Amino acid sequence: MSTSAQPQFRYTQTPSKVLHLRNLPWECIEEELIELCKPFGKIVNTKCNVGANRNQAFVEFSDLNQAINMVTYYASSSEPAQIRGKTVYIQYSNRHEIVNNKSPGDVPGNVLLVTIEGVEAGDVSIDVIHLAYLLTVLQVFSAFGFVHKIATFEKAAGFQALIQYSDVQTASTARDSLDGRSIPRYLLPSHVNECYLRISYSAHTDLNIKFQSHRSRDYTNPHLPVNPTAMDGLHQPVVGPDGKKKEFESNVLLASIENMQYAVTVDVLNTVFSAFGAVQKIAIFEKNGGTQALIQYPDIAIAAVAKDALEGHCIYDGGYCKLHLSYSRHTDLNVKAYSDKSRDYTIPMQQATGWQNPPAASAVGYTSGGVPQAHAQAAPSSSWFPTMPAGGQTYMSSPSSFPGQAYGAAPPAYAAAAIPPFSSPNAHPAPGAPQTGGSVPLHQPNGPPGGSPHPSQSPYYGS
DNA sequence: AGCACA
Repeated sequence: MSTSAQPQFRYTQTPSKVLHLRNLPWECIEEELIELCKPFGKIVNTKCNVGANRNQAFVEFSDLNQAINMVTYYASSSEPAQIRGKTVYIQYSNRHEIVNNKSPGDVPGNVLLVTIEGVEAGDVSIDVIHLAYLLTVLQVFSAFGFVHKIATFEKAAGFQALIQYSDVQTASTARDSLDGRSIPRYLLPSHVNECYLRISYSAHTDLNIKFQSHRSRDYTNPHLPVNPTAMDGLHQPVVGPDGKKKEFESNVLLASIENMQYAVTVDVLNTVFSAFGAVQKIAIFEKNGGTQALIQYPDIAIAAVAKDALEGHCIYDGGYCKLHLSYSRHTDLNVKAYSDKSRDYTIPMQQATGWQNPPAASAVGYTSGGVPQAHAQAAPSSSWFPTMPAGGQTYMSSPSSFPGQAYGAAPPAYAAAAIPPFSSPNAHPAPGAPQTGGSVPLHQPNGPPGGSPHPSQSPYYGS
């Protein structure tokens, strides 16, 4: 048989122990393929997420008759083959074995290679703030476990990032959940259109991050020097289009909280401000009869995004706890690691008391405060996975549960998490999913977001 | 909805 002969009509094709399946849901995983096919015989190999839409797959049976059984069964069955409710079309492959089952990018590792399609290298106007947004987008990856390092770069394939986790398990959970999803428009600069995440495994195991910069981060080493040149544009006074110098910028924000009808705790602030990037430290204090807080980020870019996005917004619906933000003159806060008025998240928590600081805190929505929802809202990674435990466990217990549908299962306190998650091209909004729009508080007053520390747990002060 | 990989 010549392999170059490409039969036009597949139904005339000669049987093969390899079957070609199409019209699969893109999320389809190997287990689901096996589930569907194993009643007909022994599966010796599979290849899923094939093709431009990643909706095709190959399954290889141990012998030809098993493949024939499956094809003939579904050819005459009144019940079509289905995965996740989608009818799966089955035919003989024009090859007789699956070769090279795994491409290098499919070999699991602890470092993910993320390509953001639609953000091209030709788009070199990828300026500092743009990159800051993309780093914000990448914060979602911390919802799956502690992200150790991020390096971003531009290649022909587009804007890419390497994201390092401690272990393969965490990385693969993140990959399985986010691969193929699109980044919501409101997270992106207006000139960027559709942006899909393509995620494969990198062969790297440990990234060598030399500086904290607008394009790289080492979260395991908060004291790593900031790249002087890369951050230049951020540290120096910025001249606006009108020629006027902008205000002094800092990685530490000063928040004044107005109309404080509800307690604003460290946890609440962490929940709200973590939507834009890893919060390093928080301190709450009283000044002139009002409550103020200092929130420290690793860099100015994230602080700038958070400041713009949150200024004038209310933590709680109804105009309560309105935030007014400015840059602090501090650059590194000296705070107690754990008190009711302060927190230092750069100190490893797991060594402490079991008190958890899940990156996935909880409901973060936005009070529009009379202003239409800005496009510049950040990625509240937290709110997308309301039921996910911290600590990197696999949360996808059911194959049909993915972030886009998580809202339906969310407890009422989280119902305000109305910021759409990364959307799947195939995902329909969850039934009963709350609608975005209107006034959505940043935080629910009686919600447990962030979880106050368990009373029985002793506070962490370091030692 | 129509054949991968390197």
